[in-house]
Amino acid sequence: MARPGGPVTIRQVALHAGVSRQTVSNVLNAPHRVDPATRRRVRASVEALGYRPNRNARNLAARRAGLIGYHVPITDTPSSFMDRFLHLLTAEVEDSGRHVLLFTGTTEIDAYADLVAQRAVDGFVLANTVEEDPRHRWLADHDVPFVSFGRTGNGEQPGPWVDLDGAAACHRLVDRLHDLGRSRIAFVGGRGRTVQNLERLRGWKAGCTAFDLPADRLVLAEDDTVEAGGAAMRDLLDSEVIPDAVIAVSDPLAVGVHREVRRQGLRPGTDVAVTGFDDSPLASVVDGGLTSVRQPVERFARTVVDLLESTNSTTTSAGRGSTTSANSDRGVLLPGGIISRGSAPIRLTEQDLNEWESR
Amino acid sequence: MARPGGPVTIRQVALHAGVSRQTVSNVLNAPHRVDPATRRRVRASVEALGYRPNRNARNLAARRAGLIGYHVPITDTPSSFMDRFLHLLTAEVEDSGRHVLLFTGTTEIDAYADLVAQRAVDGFVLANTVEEDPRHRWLADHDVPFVSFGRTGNGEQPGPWVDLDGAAACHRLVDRLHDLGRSRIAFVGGRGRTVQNLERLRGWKAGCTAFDLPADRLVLAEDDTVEAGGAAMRDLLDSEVIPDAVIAVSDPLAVGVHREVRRQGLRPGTDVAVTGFDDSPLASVVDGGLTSVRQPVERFARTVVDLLESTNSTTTSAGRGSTTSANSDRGVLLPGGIISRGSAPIRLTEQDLNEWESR
DNA sequence: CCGCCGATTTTGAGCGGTCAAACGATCGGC
DNA sequence: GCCGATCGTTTGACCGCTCAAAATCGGCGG
Repeated sequence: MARPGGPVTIRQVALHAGVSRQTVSNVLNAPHRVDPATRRRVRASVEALGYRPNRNARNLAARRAGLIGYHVPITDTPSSFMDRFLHLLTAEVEDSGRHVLLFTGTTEIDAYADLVAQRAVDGFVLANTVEEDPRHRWLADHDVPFVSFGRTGNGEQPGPWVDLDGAAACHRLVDRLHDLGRSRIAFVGGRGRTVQNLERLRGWKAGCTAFDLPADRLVLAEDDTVEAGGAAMRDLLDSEVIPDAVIAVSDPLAVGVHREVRRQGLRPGTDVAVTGFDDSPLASVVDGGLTSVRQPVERFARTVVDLLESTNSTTTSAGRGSTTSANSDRGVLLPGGIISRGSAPIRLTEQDLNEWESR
Repeated sequence: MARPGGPVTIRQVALHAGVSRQTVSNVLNAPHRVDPATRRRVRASVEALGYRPNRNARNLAARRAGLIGYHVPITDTPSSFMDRFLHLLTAEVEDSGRHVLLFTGTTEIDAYADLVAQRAVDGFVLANTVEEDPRHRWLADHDVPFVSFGRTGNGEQPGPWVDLDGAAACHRLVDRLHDLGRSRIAFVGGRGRTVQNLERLRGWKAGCTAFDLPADRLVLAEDDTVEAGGAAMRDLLDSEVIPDAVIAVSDPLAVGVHREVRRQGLRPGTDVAVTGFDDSPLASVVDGGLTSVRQPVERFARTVVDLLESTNSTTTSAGRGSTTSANSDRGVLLPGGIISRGSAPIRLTEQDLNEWESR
């Protein structure tokens, strides 16, 4: 079954079409330089022989890798959200003619250094950013193209990034819950000092302040689990005036809150509204459904790849890497969309919907 | 910051160490051919210059790709289980000196053909196998190394594979539930005719037969969701004698069943035992926890890579591919482990534990 | 002292492409 | 009718490494 004589090379195509190897190469990479008639003839030969250029050879000569590195964390608590992002990223990268290369390694920067030294990748997509993230600086200093999915807390974050506007999302949640007549809106945040956590907290506070609501019902959960959410809710129920709404920064936490609400004989969505984040599979397991903030993941993936493409301005030997190259360190902030379900029967405004649709 | 003069090449190392380029190459790829003293000297130079061989060049010369292809499905219902497998696979592949390359594409075989033609990968890891799966045959016919995670329903499945012994797992569940005194053990299966579904169904039936229990309480769920699980349970509750145990083939289905049990005012784990599969994050959202069959994912990943390594017997131009090459199409069946929680307080036997530990 | 051998090391020839410069037509302009 | 510009195509060199064959070098038996 396998094609006899092994894979077809560019020389065979050249022979078949009666031209030189370089002409074939030109037809593939710079068609405008080739006479239309020859072009057609070569294309026919390519077709007839089923020629596909050898990636390694092409990349070696062109000093590319055709690959984008992505670090997958080996963790006990995988995030379905990040995995979805990876799926979509794979598709987007593929559309740009390259592929995603996966790697692990606990000392992530070493892994980066290694891949770069081996010329194994053209660039990286960074995920799971934390507040003090050394990766961005390192990559920028070494003139390695990259795009960050998520912001760091570093004042001047090097390199382009894409992120959810978590503050705006939380602000809006407060807004809509206020529309429903809720006035004691609590917040269950994450303990980790990630930008994400800080931003969402900020948005909640801002929202409360905007409506003259007290912003004192605040618990930071130990970790991102259903149990921790339950524990957080018990804390909140300890006070004399219990909240009539709870914004949790994740679906697991929200599910925990939800469960605790029921355990106390209260009705979620009626007595206490509960909202989560990410619209994960978990959101459909609670009775009545969980209201959650959905992130525009497809858009994230697309934007990341777009930004990566436009980072190709780095001339190899020219720039001394002194000023971290001039690739205008752009940042893109995208809005989240509220998915309203039983746990918090929010009525979305026209504007909410438009913003989400136009994302 | 970036090393001036670009990346170090093998010639520079050779020069530095006072040997020829080939000697450096040998130190790296066949150390035994090099005099220990020279070896040390070269190694020192490699270290001093921070040399890392260029992957593209190496692969081009050696006719390898250093990459293993893995197809990620773009689906609306991602499986956290498959994603976990991918994470672990990444780590294992990395240990073998290669990397995972991700790709998508709905016409999967075309994608395979393309990657192979471009010499972009050395082989593939197949996942999400279905009953009539054309991929295995195609790859075998084209002498492309691959390992399948999951069996197909094709009588003689080409190529090596790894899979969970789902039949044994279900049989054992029946066994343990019987130990608990359950005698009306229902089965909520999947409608899709995957080997997985068929095997699990078979195991349940066999278990029931072995204990002289009726194997007639059977529902096949529409799809793999919580809702479908609930619907399935309602079906089961329609009969005059309701089941006292339900084995569901997935956690989402089990959660649906669990929820329905409560809605009917019954106590899960007491009135009706409920079990799921995969020990997914969902298993911890139900009150009391969900008893579930955990798959040995790490082991799967390791085995897959091991099998892939041992497929390197294919000589390039020699074999005509006539007899699908002689790589003894091995299959590896691994046992699952029952994780006992509130929804079905199973007591595991010594043997159960041993089997799982030794996995 | 010489030829032969095995262990080491080096050289030559690619792997399959791309880049850059050289080449041969064609062509309008003077 | 000769010349430089233009277009299209070809040639030479090389990307950075590995493979195979050739070259070098002691050491050893005769």
